[in-house]
Amino acid sequence: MPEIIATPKRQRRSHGRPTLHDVARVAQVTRITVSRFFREPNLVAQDTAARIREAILQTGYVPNRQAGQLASGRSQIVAALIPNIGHSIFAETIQGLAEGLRDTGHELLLASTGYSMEREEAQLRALVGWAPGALIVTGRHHTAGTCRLLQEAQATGIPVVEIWDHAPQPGAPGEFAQIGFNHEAVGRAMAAHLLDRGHTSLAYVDSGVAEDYRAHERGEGFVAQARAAGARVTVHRAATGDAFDAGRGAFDALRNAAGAHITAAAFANDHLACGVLMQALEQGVAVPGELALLGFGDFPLGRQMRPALSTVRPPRAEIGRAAAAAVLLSMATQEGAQSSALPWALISRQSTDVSR
Amino acid sequence: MPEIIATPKRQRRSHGRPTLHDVARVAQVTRITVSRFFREPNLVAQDTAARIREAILQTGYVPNRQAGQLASGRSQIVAALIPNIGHSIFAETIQGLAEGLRDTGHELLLASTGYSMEREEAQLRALVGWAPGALIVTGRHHTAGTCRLLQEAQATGIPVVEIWDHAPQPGAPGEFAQIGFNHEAVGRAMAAHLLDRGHTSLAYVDSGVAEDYRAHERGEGFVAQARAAGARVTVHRAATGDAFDAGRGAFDALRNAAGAHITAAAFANDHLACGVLMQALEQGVAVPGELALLGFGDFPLGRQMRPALSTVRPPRAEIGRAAAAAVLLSMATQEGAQSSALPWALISRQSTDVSR
DNA sequence: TTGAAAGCGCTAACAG
DNA sequence: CTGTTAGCGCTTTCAA
Repeated sequence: MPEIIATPKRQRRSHGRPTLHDVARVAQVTRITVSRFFREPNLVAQDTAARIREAILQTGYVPNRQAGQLASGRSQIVAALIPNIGHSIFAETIQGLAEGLRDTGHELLLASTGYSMEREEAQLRALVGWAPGALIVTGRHHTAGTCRLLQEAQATGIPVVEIWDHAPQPGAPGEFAQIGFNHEAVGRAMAAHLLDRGHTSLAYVDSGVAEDYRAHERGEGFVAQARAAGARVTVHRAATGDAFDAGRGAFDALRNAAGAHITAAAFANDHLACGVLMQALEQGVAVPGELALLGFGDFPLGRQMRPALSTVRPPRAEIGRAAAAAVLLSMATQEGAQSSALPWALISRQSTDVSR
Repeated sequence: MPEIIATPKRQRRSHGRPTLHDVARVAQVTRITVSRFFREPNLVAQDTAARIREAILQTGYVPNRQAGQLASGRSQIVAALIPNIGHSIFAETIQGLAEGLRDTGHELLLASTGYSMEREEAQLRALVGWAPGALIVTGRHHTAGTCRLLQEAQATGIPVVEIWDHAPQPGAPGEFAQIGFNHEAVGRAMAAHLLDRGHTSLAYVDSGVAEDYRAHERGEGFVAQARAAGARVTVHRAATGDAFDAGRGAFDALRNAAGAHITAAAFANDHLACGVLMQALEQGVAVPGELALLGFGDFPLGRQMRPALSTVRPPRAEIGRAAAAAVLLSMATQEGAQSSALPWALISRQSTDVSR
C-alpha cells in the first residue's frame, strides 16, 4: 500500500491576472518558452511563436514586471525626488523625464519632498525599497542619511543623478553626477547684467523657502559679483506663501532700504519680480527708469508684462530629458552617470532696458 | 564513503543590498521573524525586536517592496496617466496626488500620454505590467483597448478612477469612478456669465489640441447655453503650439467674424484668453468695453493682467488629493472607488465687467 | 530550439 | 512568540 500522502494544497492567492503559465498552457509549451518569446524572440521557432502570440491575445496576458525584475535582478524603475511637482519650474522637468523614459521599458516612480531635506530622506528610503535601477534627486544638498543611501545605491551600480545643479568639487570623492547648471554663475551674470547698465546700488530678493538652496546660491553669486564691482548690494528675503504677493510685499523694502537708493533688483524667481513690477506700476514708480527688475525662470507671465520682464531662462525640460538619457545610458553601459552642464540664457527685455 | 555530491552552487546574482536573511543572521533569528517585525511588530518579543532593530541599523537593510508585493499579492503602487505633466493645469493635480500618497506606504508610478489616446493605451499596458493596486487615468474618453484593460483591472479588484471629469451616465454599466467636474456645465456657466452681462454675440475659442475633449465639452455647453438664450455664437479652433501666441492669432478671427460683431468671447484656457487680451490692448480695442474676455484655469497670469482676466477656477490640486484619498480608501475597504464632483468657481474680474 | 531545476526576496498558512 | 514549508511569477544557468 503506497503511502501517498496528499499534501494539502494551500490556498492559491493569485491576483486574477493570467500568468506565463496560462499562456504556456494555451500555446502548448512550457513557461520558459513563453518567457523566451518575450526576451529573445528569435530563439523561438516560427510556429511556436505564432501559437504563443495567439495565446497571449487570447488570454490578455501582460507580463508581471515585478516578478521579472525580482528574478532577473535588473531594474527598470527610475525613481525621482522633486521638491514640488506642482511648481512650474519642476513640472516641465518631470515631463521631460517622462518623455525621455517613454517607450524604453522604464517606468518613472515619483515622489515630492516639499523642499524638506528630512522628507527627502524618508521618501528616498521608501523609493529605494522598490529597488530602482536609477535614482534622481534634486540639488546637491542632502541630509547625511540621504547621502549615505545614495552612496550605497551607487556602490551597488545604481546610477545616481542630482538635477538642477552643477557645481562639481574638483577632487571631491563620493560625488554624484550632476545635470543642471551653476546657480552661482547665474547669480553673477544677473549682477553683471545690471552693473553693465550702470546700476551701482543693487538688491537681491531671495526666495522665502528656506530650503531653496539654489535661489540662495544665485544670491551669493549676485552679491559677490556686485561687491567685486564696487557696487552696493543688499539681500532681502521674501515672505513665504504666494510668491506674487510676497513680491508685492518686498516692494516697500526695496524702496525704503536704509541708506541706499536701490535702482535695480534681481529676484529668486519671476513671480517675485512680477509682484514688485505690478506694485511699482500701481505706485507710479517707473520700471526700468527708477527701478530695474530682473527675474529668474522665464515663465510666460513675465514675457507678457509691460514692461516685459528681463529674466534668466533655465533649461527646465532639458534637465529632465538629459537626466533620463544619462540614467538610461548608465544603466545600459554599467558605467557611472555623466555630469553635464546645461545652457541657460539671460533674456534681456524691457524691465532692465537702459533707455528708460 | 558517503556519497556527498556537492551540488554546484549556482552563481548568486544578488543585487548587493542586504536582505531579510542578512538581518536575520545578525539578529540570530530566522527570516520570518524579521519579516514579522515589520508587519506585526507586537507579535515579536521585546528583546528579539531590539536585536532585530539593531541588526537593521547595522546592515542598513531596506525591505524589497517588489518581493513583498509579489509574495503577498497586495500592491502598493498607484499608477497614474496624465496628458502632459508639464502643463500647469495637471502639475498641481500630480502634486496633490503625491501629497495624498505620502507616508501611506504607497508609491506613485507616473506616465504621460501627450494627449494621445493610442499612447494612453500603450502606457497603460506598460503600467499594468507593474501590477499596480490602483489605476488613475485622465478623462473619460479612451480607446476600446484602454477600456478593456481598465475593466479587466477593475474586475480583479483594482480601483480605477478617471480624473478631471464628471459626467456619470445614469444606468450605464461598466463605468469607472470619476473625480472631477462637469465640463459641459462649466461651459454653460461661462455662457450664462456673458449673457447676464448683456452680450448677444458670443464666441468660444477652443483648444488647438484635438484630444482635449474637456475643452471641447466646455465649448459644447457654452454653445448650447448661448443658443438657448437666443444669442449668436461661433466657435473658433485655436492654432496648436504656444497657447499664448495662438490666442494672439485668434484675435483677428474674433474681430472679423463674418456677419457678427462679437462682443464677448470665452476660451478653452487662460493662456489663449491672455493672448487675445494682449493683442486687444495693443490694437486699442477696449476690454471689456468692446470685447469681454473669459478664460479657464485661473492661472496667476490672468489675475495680474490689466484688466484682470475673468476665469473659471478648476479644483486642480483637489482633484489629485481626492483621487489619492479615493483609491486609498478603496484599496483599504476592497470596495469600488467612489465618484465625486468637485466644486469649481467662476471668478468674475475686470475683463467681463459690464461697467466698462 | 526547448526544457528542468534552482532561486530572486519575501509572505501566507500552519504548526509548535 | 518563533519556525517550517510552500510558493508569488518570473529568469537564469545548464542540459538535451
